[in-house]
Amino acid sequence: MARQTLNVTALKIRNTATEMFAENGYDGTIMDELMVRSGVNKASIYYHFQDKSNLYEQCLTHLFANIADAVIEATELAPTGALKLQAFVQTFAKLAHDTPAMPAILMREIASGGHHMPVTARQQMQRLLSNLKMILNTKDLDQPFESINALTPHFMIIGSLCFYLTSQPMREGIKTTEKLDPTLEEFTQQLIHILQSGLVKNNEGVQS
Amino acid sequence: MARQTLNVTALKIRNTATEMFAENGYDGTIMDELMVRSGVNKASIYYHFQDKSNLYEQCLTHLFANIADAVIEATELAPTGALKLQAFVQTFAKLAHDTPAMPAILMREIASGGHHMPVTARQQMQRLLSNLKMILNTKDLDQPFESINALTPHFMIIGSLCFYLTSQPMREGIKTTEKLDPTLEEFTQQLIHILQSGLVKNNEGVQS
Amino acid sequence: MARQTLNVTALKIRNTATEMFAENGYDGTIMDELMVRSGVNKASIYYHFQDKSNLYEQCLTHLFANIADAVIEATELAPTGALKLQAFVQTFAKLAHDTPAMPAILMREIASGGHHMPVTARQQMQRLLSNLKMILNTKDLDQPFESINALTPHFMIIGSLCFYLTSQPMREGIKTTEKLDPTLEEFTQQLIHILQSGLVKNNEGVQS
Amino acid sequence: MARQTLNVTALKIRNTATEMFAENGYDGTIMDELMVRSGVNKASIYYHFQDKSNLYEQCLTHLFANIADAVIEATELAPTGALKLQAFVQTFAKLAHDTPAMPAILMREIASGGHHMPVTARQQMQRLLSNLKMILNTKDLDQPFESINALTPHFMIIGSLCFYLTSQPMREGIKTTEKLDPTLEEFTQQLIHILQSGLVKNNEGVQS
DNA sequence: TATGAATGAGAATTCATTCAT
DNA sequence: GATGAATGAATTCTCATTCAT
Repeated sequence: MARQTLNVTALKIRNTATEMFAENGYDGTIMDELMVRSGVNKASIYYHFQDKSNLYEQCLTHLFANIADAVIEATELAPTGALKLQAFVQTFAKLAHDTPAMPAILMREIASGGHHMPVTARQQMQRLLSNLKMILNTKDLDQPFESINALTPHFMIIGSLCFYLTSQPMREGIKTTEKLDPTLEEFTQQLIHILQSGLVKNNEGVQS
Repeated sequence: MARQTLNVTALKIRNTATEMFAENGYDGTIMDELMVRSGVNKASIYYHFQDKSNLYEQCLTHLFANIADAVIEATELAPTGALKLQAFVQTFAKLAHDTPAMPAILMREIASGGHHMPVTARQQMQRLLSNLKMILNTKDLDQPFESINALTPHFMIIGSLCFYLTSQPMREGIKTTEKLDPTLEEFTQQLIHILQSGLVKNNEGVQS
Repeated sequence: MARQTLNVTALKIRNTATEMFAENGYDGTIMDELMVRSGVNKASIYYHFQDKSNLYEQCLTHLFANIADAVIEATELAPTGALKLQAFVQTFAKLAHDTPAMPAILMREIASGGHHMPVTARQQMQRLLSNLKMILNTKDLDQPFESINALTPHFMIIGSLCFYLTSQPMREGIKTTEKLDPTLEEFTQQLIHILQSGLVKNNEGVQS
Repeated sequence: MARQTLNVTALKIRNTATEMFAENGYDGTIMDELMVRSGVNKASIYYHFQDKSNLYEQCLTHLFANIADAVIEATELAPTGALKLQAFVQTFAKLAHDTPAMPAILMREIASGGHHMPVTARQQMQRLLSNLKMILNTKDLDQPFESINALTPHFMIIGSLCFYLTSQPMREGIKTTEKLDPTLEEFTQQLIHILQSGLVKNNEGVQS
């Protein structure tokens, strides 16, 4: 668990690289550009990170390091199942918003079969799913969730938030005068609302 | 709208290229490999598609060509709002499943800001969103949806389905003995169920 | 056995590369220089030879291709053991002289443990040794060779000729006015003479 | 002639470097690896040896330092020409065997024209040759050598021994069950025997 | 149209060497 | 003397694209 401490140069490299990998993907990220953008000599990059693929791995590992911890911690603090669900969504939303590289890289990685994802990163996503499972199994009197496979709400949360956040710059390009897109807060509220409605037992919702 | 008819060679190229773009992204797709995998001489590829970026555009254009049409058509056939919503989800799910390159490329494109998406492809997604908006505004007596920004359910549908479908190979790698992952049908059913519950007016769902 | 026919470009590359490998060794040979000296575009080199190490292998394979055949053929034409030995030395001397890259590369390769020698090249040397063994076992009435391990004369021939030929430029740098170095013919004659004297049975030579 | 005394670190560096130069040649030897294999910090290597080419020179100078002295001394102790020749071969064989880097580097250097050999190292080889010349001119009554250019026997000795010794690891890879390769002692005996037979005046050997 | 060969502009990586401490 | 970090100049190799037939 001992996180190795990187010196200033290595940190600058990793941060810039993470941004670039998010923007352009692995193959679209050019080491020369990384050198320019990070202001670090190219040989130094190799000194600290051996090669591009290792650098990528380090970036992902760090990027996904604390996600599950943060989300799980937040859900544990919430008293009821409904509030746990809410905490789950809100915490993930906040993390994804504060670290926009994360949803972008996650989407690319999932799209390519996760072949380049370090195990640690994959485990984080697994732990998130397990956590959601547990929440949905909460037998609270007031918020007994439907017996549903957790994967569905899991992807509804992760998927919709990733799409919402990463598509933001794209949507801003097409500024329509009419009803504006929801803010992240609004989006999150609506997401939570729909999920809670749909996941509550004895829900009077429509049967398809 | 006149769809140019491609000959056998061009078709082989475009199909293989689409697969490869989905697997490896634009930058990760190498023309030499395309030549090998498609069994078509490299110079021929250039003869038929000018250059890589044009080939990419052609692939995307074709990939996203009928999506909105198909979904809209299906929703129009459904009599009630709830069934329209259901048709929306099921049609998109079917299309994405039958053309697995589509969700993969969509995710990559969104993640990178959609810079390389041809306008036509973007329009398809716009039309899908508009269609969903319309559905949610349906003033049916029996299925009056909440006044909610359509973007949220839109991304819940598209996002969760894309994540579910593209992550399938990855999840199969981590075969857990316990409760299996839902099939696409199950996933779709649950997705629809949650959405309908959450989007129905006067829903007694929990307030956050 | 089918020798692939290289086109003009590939031949130019291989010939120049062989020269350069002989002069500077594997690591001392720079692909950019090869491109300049051969007048061939760098990418073409890679097109024809994949990478440096494969190019090296091709050079060696070709360089050592016919050596054993030529030597063996020459020895077979000679009627007596003594003349076979003479043919062995003279043919190898001629080959090494006409293809100066061969002794140079052979020396480097042996010095580094032959790790980079393609099997075919090694086999040629093996065949040469076997051939010499056979010659030394000749039971001619007039030239019955001593029962001696063939490796010794083998290396006396190969080793001395390689040293003589590759050191020629070096020795010419130190032009001494006194007795000139022997020509290749003289060197070969003396080599043959010493060997024959030393290898003849019932030789009245000095016991050590 | 004052040999500077190296401290432990410098010795470790030079010994490791000599090994590596023998194994991989000048260009194939990488300073980073030297640092790892010698366990000495890279900057320290430069502190002690200025740069790679100087380090190489130091290695060669030391490697070839006492060769001629040792051989000459041994030959001077031998009373007759035949025994001097024997001493020459045996001493060189012992030196080359005890310092396997020497024959390897010698072969590489000769193969590349000796461009990187420090003068002192070249002089050693010159002195060896001169010494052999002198031996062959010995006018002993009992061992009058043929008037032959000394270069031939010189290279027969140096060349065959270098080839024999450096090819040992390679030959061991091809363990044949039949007649084993001669040991160094056997090889040396046979070498001496052939040379003496071939170099004795009035030798009744075969005329070619 | 089809194809083997050619090519220039990159892009990843290496390596000897130096610097600051 | 020793050491981790930094650096510039190579060096190997790749890749989209074009050419000649």
